[in-house]
Amino acid sequence: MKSNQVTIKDIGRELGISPSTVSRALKDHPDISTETKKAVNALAEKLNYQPNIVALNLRQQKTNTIGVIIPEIVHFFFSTVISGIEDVAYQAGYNVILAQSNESYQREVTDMKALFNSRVDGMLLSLSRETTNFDHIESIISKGVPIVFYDRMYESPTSSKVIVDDYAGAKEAVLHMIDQGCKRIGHLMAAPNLMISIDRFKGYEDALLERKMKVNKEWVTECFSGTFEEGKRATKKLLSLPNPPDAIFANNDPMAMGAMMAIKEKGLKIPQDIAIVGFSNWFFGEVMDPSLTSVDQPGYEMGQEAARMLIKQIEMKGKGEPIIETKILKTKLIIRNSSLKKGKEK
Amino acid sequence: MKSNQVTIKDIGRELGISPSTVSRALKDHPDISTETKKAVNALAEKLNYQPNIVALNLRQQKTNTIGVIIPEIVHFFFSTVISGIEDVAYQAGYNVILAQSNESYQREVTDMKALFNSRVDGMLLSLSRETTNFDHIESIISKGVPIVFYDRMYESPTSSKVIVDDYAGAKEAVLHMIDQGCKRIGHLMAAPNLMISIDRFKGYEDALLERKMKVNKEWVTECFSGTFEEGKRATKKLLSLPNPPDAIFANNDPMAMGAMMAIKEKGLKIPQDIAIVGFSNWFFGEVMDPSLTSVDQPGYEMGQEAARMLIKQIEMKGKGEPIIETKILKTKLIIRNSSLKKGKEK
DNA sequence: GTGAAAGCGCTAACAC
DNA sequence: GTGTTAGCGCTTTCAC
Repeated sequence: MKSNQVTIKDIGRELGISPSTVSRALKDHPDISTETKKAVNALAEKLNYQPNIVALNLRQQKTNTIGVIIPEIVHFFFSTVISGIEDVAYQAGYNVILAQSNESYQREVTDMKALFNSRVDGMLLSLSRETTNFDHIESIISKGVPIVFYDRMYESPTSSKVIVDDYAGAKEAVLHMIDQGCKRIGHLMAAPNLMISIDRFKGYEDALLERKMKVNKEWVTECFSGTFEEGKRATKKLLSLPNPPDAIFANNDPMAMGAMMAIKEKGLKIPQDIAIVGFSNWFFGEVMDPSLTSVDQPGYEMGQEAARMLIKQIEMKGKGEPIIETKILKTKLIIRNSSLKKGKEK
Repeated sequence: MKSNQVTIKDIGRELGISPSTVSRALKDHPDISTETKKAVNALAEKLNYQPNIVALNLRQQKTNTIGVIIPEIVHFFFSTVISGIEDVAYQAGYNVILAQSNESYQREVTDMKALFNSRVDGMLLSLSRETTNFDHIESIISKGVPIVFYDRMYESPTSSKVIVDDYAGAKEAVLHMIDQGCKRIGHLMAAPNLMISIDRFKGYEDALLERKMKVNKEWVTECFSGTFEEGKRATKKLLSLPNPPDAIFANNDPMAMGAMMAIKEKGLKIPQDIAIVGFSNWFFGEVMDPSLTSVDQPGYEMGQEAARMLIKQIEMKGKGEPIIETKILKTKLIIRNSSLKKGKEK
């Protein structure tokens, strides 16, 4: 990388002008004569001059780079988020440095420090599952680096956030199930200490109440790990009840999948015998089975929105008070099985 | 970011010593007295000093950053690759700048230029689908930036590459199908101008030949876009033949999915009536249906391997000839349906 | 054992 | 219209 570097100095020397003139010519400064500009641009082109952004960054105290900490790259939802971030960042002329916390608190701390040391202009952060201490975050904020949280946030009054409206999404889904004729709707709940589990459960509950149906505790299972296996096991349990549900609302897609397996193994038909709706993203639903209606999480939009907010904050810096926003994105109910109703009416 | 920056100068001033001494103390230089070191480290700790990597990068003409160009982030295979890259880079102390070409040639060119301008130490590149001209790549290589190709490569004698052994993976899969009793194996081929399609087709063909079966052209369909819909349509066509196949080897997972749908819609059973094996990655197979045996593509390993090779090249730079390697990763046949054989035996 | 000085590549205030 | 100078934060020779 050393050898073949062309710098403005080289251009200046060759043209018998000073580096600053070259610099100005390159950025079309009004002071510079047309001939000089032409000569400089021609030579720059010829030598294939590429500006050294590192030097620029140091000079301007700005890197045009945003750091993204993601709990797990290999996850459909998160990968859509990254994609949204990347697209917005690209358009705005920002680089994206990606760091994967792998759901580890320690790694999150290290990553944030590394990103700060690289002097990113701002960070997008989704907390690792382990994170319960927030000093590292406060520390970064106190250094004046804007942070925008996405999906998994920390209640900081000084940061913007983008989250999904889990409550509304769950409620909409369950209302839909009821309106399609489901009478006994069970719920596969995930870890009850996570906000998202609680919000989704509340949405489920409120949908039932709104339609004057009562919540049957027996039909609500708490699945800590939220995995395929747990969904399957829990569903089997539900199905073996004396008065089993005729529909299941699953907290996430692995569990919805597990439920499907359990149901199929029992020889029951979806959705005629049992309907399933899962909180998910389009991917699983698309792939799994057309019998799965699902609640789509807007990952791509979340990434875009978070990146937009962050860049706005970065570019507002020094120009007035920072704007703290909280954006709650709506989920979208994707109805894939038109026969759900028919199945329920018979 | 300006205001709260603590620099070695600040530490020096406060301690009444020069910046250079601080610098040395911080990196435990043998010349520096123990007391000075102690004082410096204590103050650095207290002020929460974080070295400015940007300055370091400029000074050392090295950024400890690798640039990754990925055709499409929201793609299971590629996201596993990114994850592998990230993990290796992290361990080696490198940052990862991510750029998404979105399968666009123009964007690939722009991205590579931007990465070069950011003075990444090396790049990992998987070509966009559109890319047929390679000048931009040669240009970067000529500037002395090492490039390692992953998955989709350009035949450059000066770059390392990591690819998947599509041929062997396909052959293994089809041999397995034959050995499980399939007699008439069809193939959903993807765009016949892509290397991967051809290699997989060859694997399919050679497996048949090796078992002294003949290749029936009627059973091989060329699906240009390789989508779900195309797989479905092609399978329908195959099934309506007077002598339809009793098994299908699909070039990729969306098509395998499409095939499954078509088969199910016909009221046929998988794998009893028709077996399916798809070239894929574990994800789709895991999610879709336990009846799908699939050829797993080692994306994570590919990412790891590519990052390792690149970092090795970066760190070897100037110390002897660069080592050009080509690594061909084996796929793994994931057999999920033990009843495939039984189904065929009856 | 420590300091002074130079320089990585670039820009911008200040000359003239 | 162009050159000179200083400096972003850091490391590293060369003095002493």
